[in-house]
Amino acid sequence: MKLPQSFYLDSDVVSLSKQLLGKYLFTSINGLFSGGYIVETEAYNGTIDKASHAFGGKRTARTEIMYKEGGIAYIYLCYGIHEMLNVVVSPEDEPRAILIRAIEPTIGVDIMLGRKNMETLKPNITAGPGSVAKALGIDRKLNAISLESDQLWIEDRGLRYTDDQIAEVPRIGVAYAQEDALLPYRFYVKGNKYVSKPNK
DNA sequence: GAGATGATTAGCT
DNA sequence: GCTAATCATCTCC
Repeated sequence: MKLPQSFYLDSDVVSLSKQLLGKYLFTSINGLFSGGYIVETEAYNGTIDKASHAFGGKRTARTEIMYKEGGIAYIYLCYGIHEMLNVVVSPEDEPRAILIRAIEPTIGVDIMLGRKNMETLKPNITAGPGSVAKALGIDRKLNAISLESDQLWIEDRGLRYTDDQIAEVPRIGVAYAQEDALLPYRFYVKGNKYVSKPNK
């Protein structure tokens, strides 16, 4: 059951970030099928969020993706090394996105191990946005791809978390965003060992 | 066309 | 805890 595009058209990026926890993210790259469910997300709230690439209505060749209609992937290279997977949400011309920071792998674990040159399953295999993208075989060739495509998609398998299972804390790695760095836009499943920073 | 920099991670101390 | 790695993109000249 892939999520319909209508799911992504909501403007409430905070609400959507929480709803994505427990959803299943899959990739099928070069015939290799792998994925798991999402346990950590971060919201990027459009033009008023200093941590967002689209802050102040900035529009460039790269950020153009975020202004599109929700339901596609925004994949971005950071620090020259790490690729990150974002989910574009909101109607067209509202540049909001959700960063997928961590998943719990359920399918194709050995494929992910191979992609990360690891021998045994350790929690850090998909902890952190760079790790998630690498483990799933995601790279910038998939930028702007539909989340209902055959290579990358998100499913609802009925897993739900209640508010008291979800932690809301400040984001990571966005200190340059000044006061907006303190906004509680990071969400994760309490106690899940695949979350990228220690649980509280 | 050149220079600065980041939505991070891994590895060493 | 601290720091190096490493390059696409943005910003100015």
